[in-house]
Amino acid sequence: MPPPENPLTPARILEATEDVLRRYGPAKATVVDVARALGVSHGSVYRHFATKAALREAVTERWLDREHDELSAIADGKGPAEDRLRRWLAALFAAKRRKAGDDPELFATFMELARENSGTVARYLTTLLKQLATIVASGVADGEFAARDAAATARALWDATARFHDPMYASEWLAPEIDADFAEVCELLLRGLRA
Amino acid sequence: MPPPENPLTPARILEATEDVLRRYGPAKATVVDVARALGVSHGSVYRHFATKAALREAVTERWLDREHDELSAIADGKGPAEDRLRRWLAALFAAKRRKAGDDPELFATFMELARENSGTVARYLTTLLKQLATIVASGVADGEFAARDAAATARALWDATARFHDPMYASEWLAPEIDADFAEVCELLLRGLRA
DNA sequence: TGGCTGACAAAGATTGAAATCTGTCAGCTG
DNA sequence: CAGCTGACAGATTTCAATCTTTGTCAGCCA
Repeated sequence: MPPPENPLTPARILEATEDVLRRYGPAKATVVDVARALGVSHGSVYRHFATKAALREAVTERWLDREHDELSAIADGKGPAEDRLRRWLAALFAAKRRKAGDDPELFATFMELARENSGTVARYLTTLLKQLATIVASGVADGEFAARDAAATARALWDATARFHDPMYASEWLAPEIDADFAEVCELLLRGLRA
Repeated sequence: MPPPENPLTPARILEATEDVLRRYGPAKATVVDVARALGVSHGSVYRHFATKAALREAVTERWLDREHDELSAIADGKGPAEDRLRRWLAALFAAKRRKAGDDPELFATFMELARENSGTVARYLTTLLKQLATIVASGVADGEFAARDAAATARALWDATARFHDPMYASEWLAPEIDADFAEVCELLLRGLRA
């Protein structure tokens, strides 16, 4: 028997769960698989996560947290709001597209988890909307943008760019005209935003 | 035997197919059901439609054609382009929402057919984009709008309002804040469009 | 004693044999 | 002879029997 890999922690379980999800996909990954990967019985996994759903939700949360860190740097950065907004939207689109393109199976796995855990996704959405609202508000403060309500405007920007960040549309992100379409939408929105 | 209901025509078959789809849903509706509804053998149906897929595609086309007629009146109407654009987008959203709300099952059936017949849907999309481009172009001609390329701008307007017309989002159309969200996106886009 | 095991019941997924459906066509019928 | 029928082969779907998975818990062991 291999030396017991130290105490069983939630972190180690999450790591193993991600591995198992990568290997088998969301449909075939079982709690027994996770336990086997860790060299313990599946009963032990239930000591740390009450249900399989809770385990998958925790994985989803980790995944989304990693994603939003990339963007907060831009939102909180310096320079003209228009620049930051442009870069933020482009970075969001680029990150999603990269993930969808690099490993489509893993991305499909993630989409499946996201569908299951709409609550967690909603919380993540709130975080991103706050970042957008921060940029808009700073633009308004500088006199660059005209917007009554930064939060409502952030929401409008989010909705209007759905085709370029909603995973539902991932299959369209390979089309050659997608970059032109994205540029056109951005331009229209930024024109609408300027004071 | 009931009197043979006149000659068997494509139109009568389509009518019967819609009935059967309404009754049984897209998963259970069979060619034999359609034939039974018409009082003929299923072989006769194949005399008019080469395959079941072709039959369903013809139904899809009819469905979409009815939908786009409602809108072309607005696009080709008179008055300021901004007004027409606003009304066109609102009418599109209202029509979709009404259909999705009135008979969710029938709407789901339609969505299923639309998924199967992406080619037909793409042709319908082209028609709608042309209507949008017409409005934009007339606005540019009148000096109301500033847009380099009416077709590209039409596409941008379409993409930016996806959340309010893409059936994928139908479940969100019941939320109370959806009208405010729609108004906000419209406003932003129209501001961006004005000369 | 605290953490882990593994047998277990209930829920859910898989499988393959039987039933149904699609698409064809030789021939019937008015 | 034009239009329809119905038997048929192959493809697809259904359904019930079987197997797997989830979640619990009494008891083991370090």
